[in-house]
This record gives sequence, structure tokens and C-alpha cells, in this order.
Amino acid sequence: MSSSEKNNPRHNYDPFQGFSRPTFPFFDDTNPCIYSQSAAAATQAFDPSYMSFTDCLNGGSVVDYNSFSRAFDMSCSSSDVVSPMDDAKKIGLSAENSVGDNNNHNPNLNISENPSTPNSSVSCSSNEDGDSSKVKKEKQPADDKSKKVKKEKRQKEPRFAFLTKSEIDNLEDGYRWRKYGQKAVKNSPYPRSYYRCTSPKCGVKKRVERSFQDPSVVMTTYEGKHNHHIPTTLRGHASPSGFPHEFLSRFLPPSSNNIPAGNTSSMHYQTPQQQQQLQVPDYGLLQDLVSSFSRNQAP
DNA sequence: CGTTTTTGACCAGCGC
DNA sequence: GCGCTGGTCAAAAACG
Repeated sequence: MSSSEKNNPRHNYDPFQGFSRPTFPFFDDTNPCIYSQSAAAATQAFDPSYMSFTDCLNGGSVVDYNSFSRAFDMSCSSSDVVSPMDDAKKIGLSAENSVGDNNNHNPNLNISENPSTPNSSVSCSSNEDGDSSKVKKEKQPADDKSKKVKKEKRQKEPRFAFLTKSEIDNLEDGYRWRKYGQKAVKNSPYPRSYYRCTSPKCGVKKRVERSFQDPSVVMTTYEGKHNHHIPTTLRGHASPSGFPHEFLSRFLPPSSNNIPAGNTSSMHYQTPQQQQQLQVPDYGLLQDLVSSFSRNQAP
């Protein structure tokens, strides 16, 4: 481990920091309902009888923190360890299965081996403007193209993904997202949607796509780190114990330039679309979890 | 009227 | 070099 890795806040990141460490069955060796770029996690066979995201939250077998941490590759030291994830390839969610070195024709959504990443010489810039995902594309006249200095290779933000059994595509996670694109997925009737966090200077993105093999499965891929706290609470109420939204937000490693809470208070959390989503059963499960969590937190 | 979504076009990266 | 594909932009439309 290099000294820079030691200094990387992500390296010792503890998503449970500040909480009584719960024993959520987010991940166990037979039920990787969540996967990350972690090779260990990625190579786990995906059981089609997995729990939904909220089911995972809601109970079941106990998993220790280390497995959870492994699952999210929380101990990854830098973004070059977190290899650029071709997530869809891993789980056969999109038509990318059918191209290249595909061996993902597994109807059971097996997670295939994570290919090694060549030339992933990625620096861990903590620069506020270092959000590589925001490499602004400036449209230039065609005759300028030849003059254009070759851009730096696009850096990859740390990513992780949830596999969720859900009716809705855009799972509620407490943040506000703006959709900025949608692409048809090859060989899949379901498009992939691209969302960006609406908070200023927050470059976190997420992609949402539905498995064409099992339409009840949604994969949500997060990319980047929120540099702010969750805007406000759902339905204008305080989230009990800051959970699960804050908890969920901690899945993403902290930014080295975290800004203090409070300056997002003016954000409006709910959009009509979000409001609609809150009425789905899955969110009810989440709320059950919140209640359960609150009870467990009570003295 | 401000915000969000839709959608076609554009661009970069990659494999052949 | 070319074609394919994923990702992003940005204008228009939709929405409340």
C-alpha cells in the first residue's frame, strides 16, 4: 500500500460509522444481491432467488461487516483498484452479453469474472473540479477537431451497483437525480437511463437498467461520491436516525472535500415523480426497515 | 415560469 | 481507418 492509499479516505471507509453497526444481510456468499467491482463479489454466482434490495435491508440471515465491506470493495485503495466496471457484462443484464468476450448467456444472471483492467493508471484527485465524469464536451467546429489536443483519458469514478427486484426503475435513495440521457440497450427491450445528482458541484451519476432476462431485476449503478449530504428528508419528515437514507448514502465513499451538512436545506426533495415512487411497495419495506431500525436503536 | 424529461445528435473509446 | 457502442449534450417538450 502506498502512502497515498493510506491517506485516501476511501481506504478506511466505514459505511457504518456513526451507526450502531447493524447486521444486515446485504451480502453473503450465497446471496450476493449486491455486487461491486470486487473480484470476490463479482465471481459469486448470482442466485435468481436473491432478495430484493429492500428485502436485503429488511432481514434474513446475518452477514458480518467484513462481507459487506468486501462486497462493496470498501477497502479498495484507489480507483485503479476499482477497475472500470462493465457491470452489465458481469450479470448479463444488457445486450453487451452478446458482444466481445461474452460468456454471459447465463439465464441465471451469473456474475462472470471481472476482467482485469489494462492501463488503469488512475489518479485519485481530490480536486473539487477533478470530477472526471464531468469532462465537459465542448462542441467544436469540425475543422477544429484536428487541432484539438488529445484529451486525457477519461478517469473512472468508483462504482458499485445494486441488483434489485423492483417494479420501479429509479429506486429511491434520498438524493435528487436528474435524468440526462437514455439509451436503448442492444438486444434488450429495456433502455438504460442515465441520471446525475442535481446538487451543484456534485458529479455523482447513476445508471439504471432492467434485465431483459428477468424484467423484475433492476440494476442501479452509482458512480462517484456525493460531496454533500442528502438534500432533505422524505415527505418533509426527519429521517429516523438518519437511516436508511444516510446509511445508503454512506455506501459511497466519502469525498475528501465533504461539505458540512446544512447547506442543502433549501433543496426540495420531492418531485412528483419521486412522490409517485414513494408509493410503491418497495418503499414501504424500506419504511418498515426504518421502523425496525428505530426500534432497535431505542434504549 | 422554473424544473425535469425526452430524444436525436454528437463524441470518444475500442476492436477488427 | 472504419464501424460499433456507450455515454453525454442540449434543444424542445412536458409538467406542475
